[in-house]
Amino acid sequence: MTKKKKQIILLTMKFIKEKGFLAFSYDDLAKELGITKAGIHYHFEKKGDLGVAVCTYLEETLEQTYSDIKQETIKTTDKPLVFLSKRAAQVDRHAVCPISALQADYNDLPGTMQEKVRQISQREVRILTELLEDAKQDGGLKAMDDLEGLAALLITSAKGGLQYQRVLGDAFFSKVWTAFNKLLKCD
Amino acid sequence: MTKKKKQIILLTMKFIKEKGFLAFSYDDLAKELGITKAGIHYHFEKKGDLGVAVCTYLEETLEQTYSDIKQETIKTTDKPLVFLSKRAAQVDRHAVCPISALQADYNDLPGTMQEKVRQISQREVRILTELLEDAKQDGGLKAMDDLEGLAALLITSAKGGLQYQRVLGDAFFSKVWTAFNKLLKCD
DNA sequence: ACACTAACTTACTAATAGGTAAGTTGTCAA
DNA sequence: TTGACAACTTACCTATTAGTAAGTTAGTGT
Repeated sequence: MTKKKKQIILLTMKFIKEKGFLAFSYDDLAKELGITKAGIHYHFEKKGDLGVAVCTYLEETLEQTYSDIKQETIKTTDKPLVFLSKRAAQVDRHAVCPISALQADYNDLPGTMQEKVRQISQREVRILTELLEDAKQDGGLKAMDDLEGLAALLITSAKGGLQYQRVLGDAFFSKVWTAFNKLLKCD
Repeated sequence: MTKKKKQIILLTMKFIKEKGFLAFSYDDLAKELGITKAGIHYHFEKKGDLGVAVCTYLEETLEQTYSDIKQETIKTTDKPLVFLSKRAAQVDRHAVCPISALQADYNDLPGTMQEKVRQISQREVRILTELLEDAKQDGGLKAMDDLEGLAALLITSAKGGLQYQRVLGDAFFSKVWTAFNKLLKCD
């Protein structure tokens, strides 16, 4: 993977978070990188190829965040929320989670990308479920039994919350975050 | 409001839920209605005009659902979830909540639409908060105090859940829904 | 000095987007 | 019968989109 390719992927990530995959263009990339549109096509022949590369990058950062958090020396019961917080921190202001953005465009994505988006979506929920299971085993979450349901609740709310934040401001996401804390500390 | 105008608005709603506001075109509408693109422009000169009309329609259906639920003879403690259920029922399969779709395109929307989307988003949260307050006053939700936070949690999760449903299937949204029920019945 | 290659640029195509101006058609009232 | 208006159609414009083919340039190994 060349430096330029990585640079293009990172910039594409930025555009996906701000505008979505369908709404950004090769020309947007070209202008910001100071090269021509055809120069981008040289690195990623079709837009779908670039999209798949971005998905692969998203997979990698997800697994990276996961292995980081497993090694960290914090209380196991805190890890679920730290995971969500780390993930949310990767989203810039006035943007949304890139996975959410890809889900929004899902119906019009090339098949190869749909497959990847499905995998990542599923994997993220699975990871949070595992962290919740660890937390429970460690003595937390006494009242909770349906940890898959809890993981689904937290993930969907976090993603939805980031989307609302764009419209209603930072204060709104703070409310959601406070609710998360209260929800997980009812032991 | 002519019949044709309403017909266009309803079809636009369908496209927004399936593809988003930016991704559907006047040509899509024209083909489905059996008239030409210019025929749509006759009724809604700019795409933004059509967008505002759709937003107004969304406002009306939201208020309609609200006044319906206030009059219904069901337990006050059940009304928050019935509200969410009624709202979710208005979303077809493999589509998302139209408000979510407009939030996703928010940054590229004309200013007049942004204002409307902000208002509707805020109003929906407010309505759910009121229903939760009524439920608490009626004896439910004993453990809960931050009802604004709870409303934010439920709304964001419902919206996020519908988006995940598109990718991971109906079973996923069911998990979220089950979590809602457990969450509100801890009295 | 020479050939090869990576990383481009220039110049193009076909399709689609939103939007407009001018003309057409059917209906209804005076 | 005639005029007027609503609801269109035809024909166009400009901008933007993804994508391609062919040519250029800078560096690298021999």
